[in-house]
Order: sequence, then C-alpha cells, then structure tokens
Amino acid sequence: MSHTLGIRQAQKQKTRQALLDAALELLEEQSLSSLGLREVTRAVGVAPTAFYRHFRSTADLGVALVEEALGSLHPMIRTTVSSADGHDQRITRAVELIAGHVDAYPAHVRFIARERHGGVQPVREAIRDQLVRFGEEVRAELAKDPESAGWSEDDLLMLANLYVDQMLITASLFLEAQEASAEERERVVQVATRQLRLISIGRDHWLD
Amino acid sequence: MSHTLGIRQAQKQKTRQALLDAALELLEEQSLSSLGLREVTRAVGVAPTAFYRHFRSTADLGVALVEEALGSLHPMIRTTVSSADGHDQRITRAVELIAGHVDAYPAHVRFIARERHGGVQPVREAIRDQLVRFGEEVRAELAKDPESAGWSEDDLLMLANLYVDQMLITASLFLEAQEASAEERERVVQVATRQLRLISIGRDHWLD
DNA sequence: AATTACAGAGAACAGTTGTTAACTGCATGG
DNA sequence: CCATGCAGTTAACAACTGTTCTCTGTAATT
Repeated sequence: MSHTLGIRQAQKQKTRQALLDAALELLEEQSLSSLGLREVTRAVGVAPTAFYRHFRSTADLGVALVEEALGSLHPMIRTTVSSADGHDQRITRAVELIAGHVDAYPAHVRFIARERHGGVQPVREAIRDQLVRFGEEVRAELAKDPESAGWSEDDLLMLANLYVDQMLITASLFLEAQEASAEERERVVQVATRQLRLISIGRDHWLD
Repeated sequence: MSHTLGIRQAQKQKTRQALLDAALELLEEQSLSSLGLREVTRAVGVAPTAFYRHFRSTADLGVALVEEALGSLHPMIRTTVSSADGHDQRITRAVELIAGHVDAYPAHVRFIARERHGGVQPVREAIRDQLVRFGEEVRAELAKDPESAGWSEDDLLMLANLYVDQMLITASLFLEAQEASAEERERVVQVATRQLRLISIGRDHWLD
C-alpha cells in the first residue's frame, strides 16, 4: 500500500535524511544540547532556514534520531531472546548480535548511550519509552520459556530490565573497544558473556 | 600539616568553588559540551576572564567536577562491600546507601551519569578511570570474602564490575524517581534489591 | 617600607548563534 | 493549462560566544 512518493515529497525526505545523517555524524564528538541547527545545515549544504521545514528544533531532530536508532530494533530483540537453543548458545548469540550491531551502526549506539542521560529532556523521554518497550517485550518472551514457571510478573520484568541494561552496557563497551586491538575486543566478549552467564545462573536458582 | 592558607589563596579557592558550584547547577539542564564559560562566570558574578585563573576550559572544569563527585566515594564503597552481615542485609544496606547518596548529592550523580558517555573526551576518561578504580577496589574486597574461594582473578573482576555498573544504574533510577511519589521510589528500592539478590544467587552457584 | 606576584575587572575583537521576513522556482491538483 | 502550495534561498537582526590585551588593587615577599 506504500504509494510511490511524488517527486516533491521524495526530495523532501531526502534532505530530511541528509539532516539526520549529518547530525548523527556531528554528534560523535559532542552532545545534542550543544548541536546547533546552523552546524547541521552547513554540513548538508543547505540554508539554515531550510531546517525549519523538517524540525522544530534540534531537540525535535534528536527525537527523530531515537526512533531511527531504536525503532527498528524490536524484532531483533524478540527473536534473540526467544531462540530455542541452550543457555550458553543463546548467550553467545546475543553477545555476537550486539557486537555486530555496534559494528554496523556505531554512531546510533553512541547517540543512544550519550543521550539516554543527556541534557535534552524530550530525547531522554523518547529513549526511556523505547527501553520500557524493550523491557516489556523481553518479559513477554521470557514468560513463554518453561523455565519461567512459578515466576511472578514483577520478577520477570525485573529480570527483563536487568537483561536490557546489560545489553546497553555491553554495547557501550564494544563501542569503546572499537578502535582497540582484536585481543581487547575479545576480552570484552569474554566479560560480557560471563556476566550474562552469571545472571542466567541466578535466574536458574531464583526459586530455590 | 595542613598549613593555614593565606588570605590570597583562600579567596582564590573560594571563587574556584563558586565556579564549580555554579557549573554543577547549570549542568542539571544541559550537557557539559554546551556549557559556556561566560554562562558560569555570569552565575557567579565575576568577569568572564576570571575563569582562566582557575580552569583552562570548561572541559578542564568538568574533570575537576569528576574528582569532586567521585574522588571522596572510595572509602564508602569499600566499607559497604566488606561489611560482615548476611547477604540480604548487605544488599539492603547497599541500596539504602545509594538512595541516601542520591538524596544528598543529586547534582553530582546526575553529572556523572550524564557525562560518563558525554561529548567531552577528557571528562569521559576521568570518569572511566574512577570507575576502573572502583571495580578494582570492589574486587579486592570480594577477594577477602571466604565465599570467593576458587574464583579466578578475572571472574572476581567481572563480578565486581557487574556490581559497579548495577550501582550506577540504581543511582540513576533513584535520580529519576526523586520527584516522584513515595510509592514509586519504594518500587525502585524493591527492583534494585531483587536485581542485586539475583546477581548474588548467581555468584553463589558460579562454581557448581 | 618598597617591590613583586597575581586574582580579577574592563573593553574590545571577530565569529557564531536562533529566528524573522520576504522571496523564488517548481511540482502538484483542479 | 493555470493557480496554488510549499521546499528551499537570501538577507538581516540582536544576542551571544571564547579569547586577547591592558589595567588595577592588594596580599605576600624581601
């Protein structure tokens, strides 16, 4: 049902995306609260006033970036948590998936890590909303697991959020290790794997 | 041994502290990378050029704030981890300690959470160095625990860093819940406590 | 008592910022 | 085919930024 866009709207979306891309690149070396709209338009090669055709402010652009960075991630999360492998294999795959994602979209990951607690309220809230969604989705997948028999809803959500936070921490570590040696990156893999394993062990004996 | 400071140096330290305080307050609503030096001096009531007598740049001021926020925290961490109580009591005390600290120094906690992944490299590194120290100190305390018999050094550090990250997450949650209802804050206490308990259970069965 | 050191003030600089207004050209819908 | 809508431009604005240089008063040193 996606009607082919007219020339007009297509061009508009093109510059909009160019603004988002340029902003994301500029944000690798600063925070959103110091990103100027002129800075962004200059990088794209468009007049400053053109910015207002797409965003009310840089905060507004930030919210759009949150959607771009996290919006498409939900199915990936679901399938990873709900895979039918054994414990250790599931953990290994999750860590690999995070590493791959950081490699593929480093600027997006950096943006989320930076602005999650950043100085722009609407952006913080947008990220928080997405992470709440992740938590609830992970809980839903965990609930399907036979191992979750006897768990309360609250405890499942508690565990789910623990996993979500752990994934963010791991992603951030991969980001820092991106320019480092292969051994350093392997060390991150090892630590992240064992931390997830320890959490899984805690999960196994929660109801003892 | 602390010689009484002369009038001159005392006055200098006073304005220096005023600059730090003013900056910390301004940083509640923005990130360090957007903090202007004129903004800070204006808040204190001194000339913009006076700033240079104390700091090379706002980044430099940020590094000083890291020291102020985390430097005095090491003994507190040590004593908390190494208390001789039972598991659950230790966890309860740790969560209470975090809640109390967030209540006492909310601006410092916000600053660390915000700038840990923020847009100013020297500040990120200063925070990272402090957290690495925390991790090593926690490992050293854990190593004294008879329960750590049979653990490798690597695994102890892995666990220590898991605790450190978890404390930061909890502190951040308390910060968000600061203006919320008492029930909401109690919910944070419950979740944080159970997450720490799950990790402790994982620790107990790590060597199975 | 005379000299030095130095925290802070003051003025000026070139460059930047967000926002407004009025405009131009062209794709679109009637 | 013509009238409308609208993405993007140009120009201008007041306000702000970091940094330099020069100056002043006074605490500290000799």
